[in-house]
Order: sequence, then C-alpha cells, then structure tokens
Amino acid sequence: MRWTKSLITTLRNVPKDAEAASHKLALRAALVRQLSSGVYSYLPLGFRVLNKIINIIREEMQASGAEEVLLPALHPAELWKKTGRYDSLGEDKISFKNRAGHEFVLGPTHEEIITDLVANTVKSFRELPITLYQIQTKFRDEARPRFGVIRTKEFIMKDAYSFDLNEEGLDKSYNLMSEVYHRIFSRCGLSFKVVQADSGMMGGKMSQEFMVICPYGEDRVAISKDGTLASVEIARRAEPPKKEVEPCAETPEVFDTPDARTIEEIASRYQVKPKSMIKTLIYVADGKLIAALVTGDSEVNEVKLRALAGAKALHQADAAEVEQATGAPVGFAGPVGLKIPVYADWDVMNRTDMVTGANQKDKHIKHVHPGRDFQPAVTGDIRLVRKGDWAPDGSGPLEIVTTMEIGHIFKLGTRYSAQLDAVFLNEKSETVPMIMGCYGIGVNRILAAAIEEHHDDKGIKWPAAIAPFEVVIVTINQAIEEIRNAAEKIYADLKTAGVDVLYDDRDERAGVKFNDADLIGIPKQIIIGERNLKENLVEIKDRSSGEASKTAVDQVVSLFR
RNA sequence: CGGGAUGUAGCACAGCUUGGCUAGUGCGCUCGGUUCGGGUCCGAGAGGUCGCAGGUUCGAAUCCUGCCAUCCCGACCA
Repeated sequence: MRWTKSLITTLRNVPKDAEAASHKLALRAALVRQLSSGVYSYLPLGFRVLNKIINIIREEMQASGAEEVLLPALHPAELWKKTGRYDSLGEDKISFKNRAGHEFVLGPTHEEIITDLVANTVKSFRELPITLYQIQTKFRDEARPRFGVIRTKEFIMKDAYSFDLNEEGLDKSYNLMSEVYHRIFSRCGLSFKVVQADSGMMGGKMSQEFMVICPYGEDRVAISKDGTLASVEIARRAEPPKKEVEPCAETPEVFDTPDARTIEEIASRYQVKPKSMIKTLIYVADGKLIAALVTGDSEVNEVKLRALAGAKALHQADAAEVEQATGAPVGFAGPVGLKIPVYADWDVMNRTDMVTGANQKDKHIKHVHPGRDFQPAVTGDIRLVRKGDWAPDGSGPLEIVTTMEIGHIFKLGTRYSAQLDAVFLNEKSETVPMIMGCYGIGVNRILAAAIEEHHDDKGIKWPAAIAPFEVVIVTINQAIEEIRNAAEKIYADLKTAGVDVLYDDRDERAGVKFNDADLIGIPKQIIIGERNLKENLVEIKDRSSGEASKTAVDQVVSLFR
C-alpha cells in the first residue's frame, strides 16, 4: 500500500530534543500506547501485525491437528454456576439479562462453554482425543487495566482445549501443545522462558507459563545463572551457610515502645536496623494458630510457609486471633514466651541481639538471641526471595526480573468435565469423564512483547515474520521524475511478485521519510535516490542491523522473490 | 474497592495559587514561496462547548459542590 496519514498519526509527536534516555522511554511508551492501547485496532500497522501473529498461530495449531471452532461470546450464567466459578468471577464479570430474565456472562474464558459443547456432541471413545481452539475477543472487567495492551478489559486470546481418554493421552496433548507454543513464540521472534507454575485457582495439576522479560510486565520472577525461572511467589533459595553466632552478652530486656507497631516505626525511633528485628506474623494453618518469623527487612512467602507447615489452608490471623495467640494487640507479637508453634526463617537463626515484640501492648524486647531465648518448632525457607539469594541448585545468586506472561498451558484433569457431564462411553461401555487440558495465548501481548524486545532509540525493529510490511520504498525526492518512475516500477513489480510492500510516496524531505521508516520499523528499506539511480542502482537497508548495500534496479524483486 | 493526581485545539502542554482585555505556546494541519541523501527556512491561515452539571460573583478555564472519565500507587487477578 501507499503511505497514508493514519499509518502513524501522532507517533511522530515525541519530543525529539528530550534527553536521550527519557526520549527513549517516551518513544517506547508512545509506541506501545499507540500501537496497542486500542488505537492499534484501527491503525493499519497494528492491525497488520496482529493478523500476521494470528496467521502464525493458526498455521501451527492446525499443523498440530487441532481444529478451529468459534465459541459464543455470551455464556449462560447457569454453566458458570455449575462449575462454581460464577462467584469467583466477582468483579471481573460482565453480564447481561435478557428479557426473559436469563443471565448471560460475556466470556472472560471459555472452559465452561467448550466443555458443554463437547459434552453435547462427543459421546464415544472413538471420537477422542480431540483438541479444539479458537481466536477471539475475551472480556474481563479488570479492576485495573494498565500499560496499554498488557492488561486490558478486552483482548484477543487464542485458547485451546484438549479432551482425552486418560492421563497418558492428556500428557501427550499437553506436551504437544508445549512444543507448538515453543514454535509459535520462536516464529514471532520472541526470546521467551518457560516457567513451571502453580495452577492456582484453575484447579488441575500442572501448568507452564511462557514468559518474556519485559519491564512493563506484571510478574516478578527469580532467575538463576543457568536461566531457570521461578515466579517469586514460589521461588525457593538455598540454605545460607550456618553461622556459629556468639550469643550476645546481654539478656533479653523489655522496653517501652508506645504506639510503635511497625518495623519502620521501631527502626526510626529506636535506631534499630530492620535486619536486626524479628518480624513475627501470626497465621492460621488448617485452623491452628502458628507464628512465622522473618527478619524485619523481608516478607513472608505464604506458599513456602504453607508447605513447611504441611498445611492445606493458610491465612493471616485477624486481630482477635492475634490477641488470643499473643495476649497483645496486633503489632507487638514476638517469639519469646509464645505458646504456639514457631516457624523461623533461616535468616533469623543466623543473627543475635535482635529486637522483637514482647507480647505486651506498647512493649518490645531487645537483646534477643534466637535459640537461647526461644526455640522455633521448625526452621526453613519461608521468606520471599531477593536479588542475591543463592539459587536452590547452588548455581549462583538469583536475579529478580520483571516478566510478562504471553502464554499459559494447564492440565485440568476432570475439574470441568465432571461437573458439566462431559463424559464418554469407553470400550467397556462405562461412562467416564474426559480428561482436559487448556492452553492460552495473549495475542495482543505478543505484539507488545515484540516491540519491547526489538526496538532502539529510533523506533521499532519488527521481527520479519510479524512485521506489518516486508519492505518499504523510500524515495529521496519525489519531485524528480526518474526517481518517481523507478519507484513506481519497483512498487508494481514487488506487488506482482506477492511481496508485502509499503511505498512512501510523500513529497517530504528525505530526513523525514528516513526517520518515519525507522520509527515504524519495517525490516527492509529500498532507498531510491538520484545519485545511485544514475548508475541504475538502489540502496537496500536493513532496519535491524543498519547495514546497507546497493542493488541494480532490475534485481530488486529477485531479492524478495 | 482504598490512596494520589489529571481533564484546556488532532497531539503534548502553559495559564488556575492571587477571578478581569478577544484563552495562549510547540508539534501537526491548510495555502504561498523556499529547500531537497537523516526531523529545511520564511510568511499567511484554519482549528477550542476550557470533561459534564450546578453554585458563588458585576464578571469563572481560574473559587465552591456533585458527577463522569483517564492515569499512577495499592488490594484483586482463569
């Protein structure tokens, strides 16, 4: 196509005289916002990119044997009530009632509707296994949309669901989908990582998250030297070397701390380092009160605490429970003299002369030596990992990076099929629930991730496979007839050859056109100027590497075939 | 849902504290000229219900009240 104003609209309105660093940030923010915050859907550039991404996904899904369906966007609320997820939708739910009073949910995800569909159409083991997928808009009334495309109320998702005869079948479907995802994200030009994850509320047994490292992401992940990732929610650390800590000479001493409840208040008023304080949190583990100890500069990780306590359910105690456990209001809990089981982090046991709550209102206690003045029931790893903690496999210190999730695959098992009667008759005429898996890709996020990963201070450097155009023709001076004629000829020939080409035929200065071409990031630029044309040559420039070469005019098409 | 901020031309913003000529600036846009291998220069011009509603006042972009929207921080998040 030829250049149109709507190609970039206000993308160019980034202040060019800004400081280098802030300019880069402003540019990136402008690009991401413009191309992805919803504007993309009517900008030719963004729409073309989404189309290419969708085509790649579709090709790979079909190659894997999955079949495409298109599920209704409106789901009967009854279905959601059957699986118990209607209430858990909570604030995210967008729903309507029709005139007859039936309620419909605007689909935030499609497990229910597809399970219902399959339940009504598949009856025999002969029809399984089957994997169905769709690419369509999902709706979630998110509490907090942010960063343009990263979290939005409406977004395009590729979701797939597998139905198998048994666990072995599910393993096969799941592993196949994992491979397909590797291929899709690789083809889209993304450097991604795979994280084993907790399947959380979805139920089911196992899941993998596909992540890209991206400062605009929402997930914090610990990464070790060998590249292994783990969400900070579950990341573990190696036990630090045990120190033989000489107990402090003083004995524990209670002192007055009126109205000082938080670590910060104690630290600033009494000149104590947070590191030298014991943060004591009271939890309820399977109905029993326990205390968790970490140093004042760290946070308890409830997932690890729950595991260490061997509990199924864990939540922080409310004010009344804290008072029952410690005999003091919230803010003055400490391990000394505490009657409930104490779980202490390794860090706590490696220090001495600590300050902690005295289990009395407005009082703390100092000169505490863990192991002498109190004995924890269990010691272990119960705090959130930090940068510099040693990786559990001993490979080196952990880095904490921000990531964005672009895909997630789950083994669901029978969680949905059992509740929605997605059953089949097996060889023995027994009625058996299907075993399910589900697999999602955030299509818009691939676009955002690609921009994040491939850009410089001039603009985007699209990976070839998802670039909005393969090549852009830039004329140095549109007023010169020879240039115009050569450009029109090359443009026509490339189109005939089926090359996706953009022709910048604006009567603008060369600098303006170069800058715009760099900004929108089309991988190859064909630069047609008077100087080279005299020798019957044009310049071909690679956006990503910046390398340029000269080619004879009649050879150009053969380069793109 | 809690905390903070913002809303003025297509875009980015100034003006508001201390109410007062006809509401400005830059980019973009239109026209004329000039220039033409990395964001030319000059001149002329178009474009605004100052988020919405109400109030105070001789007079409101500016002060007050309510509402709406957006952004940021948090809580939440198949």
